[in-house]
Amino acid sequence: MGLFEPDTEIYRDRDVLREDYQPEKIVGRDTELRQYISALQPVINGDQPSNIFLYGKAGVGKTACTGYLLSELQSDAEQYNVNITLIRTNCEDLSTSYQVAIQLINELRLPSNQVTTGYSKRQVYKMLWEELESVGDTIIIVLDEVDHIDDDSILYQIPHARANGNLSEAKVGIIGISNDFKFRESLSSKVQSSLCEKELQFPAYEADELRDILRQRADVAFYDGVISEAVIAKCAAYGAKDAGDARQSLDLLMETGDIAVEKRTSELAESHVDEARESLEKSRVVEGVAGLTHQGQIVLYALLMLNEEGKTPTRARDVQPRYEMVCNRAAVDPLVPRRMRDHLGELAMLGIANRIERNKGESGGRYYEYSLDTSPKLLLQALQETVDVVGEIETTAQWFDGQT
DNA sequence: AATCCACAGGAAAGTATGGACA
DNA sequence: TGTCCATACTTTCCTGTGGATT
Repeated sequence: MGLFEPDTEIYRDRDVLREDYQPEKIVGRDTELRQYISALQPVINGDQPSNIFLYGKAGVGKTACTGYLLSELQSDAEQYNVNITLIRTNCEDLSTSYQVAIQLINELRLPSNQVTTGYSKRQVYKMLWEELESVGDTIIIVLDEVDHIDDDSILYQIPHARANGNLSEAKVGIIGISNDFKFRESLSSKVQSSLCEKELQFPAYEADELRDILRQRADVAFYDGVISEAVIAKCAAYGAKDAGDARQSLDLLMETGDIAVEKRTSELAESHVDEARESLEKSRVVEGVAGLTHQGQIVLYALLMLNEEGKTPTRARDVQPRYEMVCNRAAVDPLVPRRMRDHLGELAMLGIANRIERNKGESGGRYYEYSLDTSPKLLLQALQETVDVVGEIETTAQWFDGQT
């Protein structure tokens, strides 16, 4: 036998399981689709589009439904001589209106004529209006994960551009998509009323809806007989468990498939699902740790040490000295407690750490207790894989080993 | 009911960094 | 080069909070 041999053929088309795959038919979102269609109705009439705000937890089909309906809309619009331009942007890495505006300009411009930061806000908006005007007609801007934008500015400016005389030809509608319903309340009331003209709420998927979705995709993705109902049910249960999240389920299904390929088996077993779960958990942690700042990693390491010593759950106050000690070893200036707490809070946000509120009233006050929510072994591994702290962590680790 | 603990977390200002432009 | 505009991260200062204690 040679070094190479072809993979066992289990995938007919693996890409069908990917997040960016656009299914031909949307499963389990009938009511939402109906509402969505009526919200988009003005577009086909050639009127000013309504601004639409979609919300619902991650992986409940907001993006998928949007993609599906907009491509339908675009092809239908041609029949009625309505000219539509679609711009889709994910705001995940865009934290300000300024960056969003630049992103939109670049979407409209040729690759040879892109803009970067450095211009004043005013200039950037001016460029944006010019680009939008030159496109003209109906323009629909999809802002996925709008809640990542920290200020209202662009969400106010675009809907009011006509009233403020910045646009005359272009009819612009915004579709905002958010995981976070609280985002809506955080908007100023004038933005709220314009951005949220039409609101659609996407509820979490039920377990049986998830099974239908997985089955639909699996039928295309895998050859017949490769995947059993039990495996589908298990993946669906994983997504349904806490969030009704189809993406989680699909990721798990794909990882399961990959593991089966690796093992050169011809069908997916339930044990593969368990392995896939571990593997996904690991990459979640590794990515989370890699995304931390240097200081965040040091805070995590301090918490990790305390955990190994059996001193967790612990409060920020008690993490501080340990954290300062690690900083000392690493020759890094320690942060002030207020800031250290922010980093602890961030670890909790990422699901790496866990925190519970305590309140002991007059003799103790209100505080959080932190503990690790992830396997320490995995965290240490992830910290060591992260290049920039490896040296420091090593020396501290050696020191730490010597202490116990 | 009033008090008070001890931190949570908001706000503003500061530091370091980097691109555009003249 | 220096100025202007922006961002990420931090420090400083502060008010808010929930429940045990009085």
